[in-house]
Amino acid sequence: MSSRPRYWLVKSEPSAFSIHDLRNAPRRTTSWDGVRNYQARNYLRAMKVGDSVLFYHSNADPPAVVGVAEVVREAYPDHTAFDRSHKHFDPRSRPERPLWDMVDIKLVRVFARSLPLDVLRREPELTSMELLRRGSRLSVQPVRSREWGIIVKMAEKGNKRPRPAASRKRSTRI
DNA sequence: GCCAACGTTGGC
DNA sequence: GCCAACGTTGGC
Repeated sequence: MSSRPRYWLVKSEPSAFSIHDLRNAPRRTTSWDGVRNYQARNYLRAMKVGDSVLFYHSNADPPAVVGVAEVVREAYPDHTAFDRSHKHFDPRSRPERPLWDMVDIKLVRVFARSLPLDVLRREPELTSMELLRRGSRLSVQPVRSREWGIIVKMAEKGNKRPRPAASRKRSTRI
């Protein structure tokens, strides 16, 4: 990557927080808290307002890229790390010296048809994508602009509605 | 539920 | 610094 990444992918287990939860959230916006991995945190810190984010459902059936969000607030301290009662509490992170950060993301769109992992794996142009790398577990990762373009194109293709019967009469079905 | 892959922890 | 033990992630 020659310039800084402008495209990202974040994972969420839909049972914890799905893209539909994001759609139903106030202002369709949420803080992306709970990241407790240094590499993922560093990627969060590299995000800029306006960057685009693929929303991925992990531990789902099927696991899939399900939509697009955008960064609306850049990294700031993840206060859930300060909260002893919180699941993601981390005593090493202090308000005066925060260890973990979060960003705010806002829903852009939910794909009418999501892109399952196995479909992405079948796309030769995506083989070097971080998400598809064997053993990849990063919950926040950069996406190359080329990969972004391919995925968005695939999503649009999937979203294409069948044409009205009249205009479809002559077309050959594949 | 299984388990491979990976990150973290801590003894030495 | 090494590395075994352990915990977590996440596809299957």
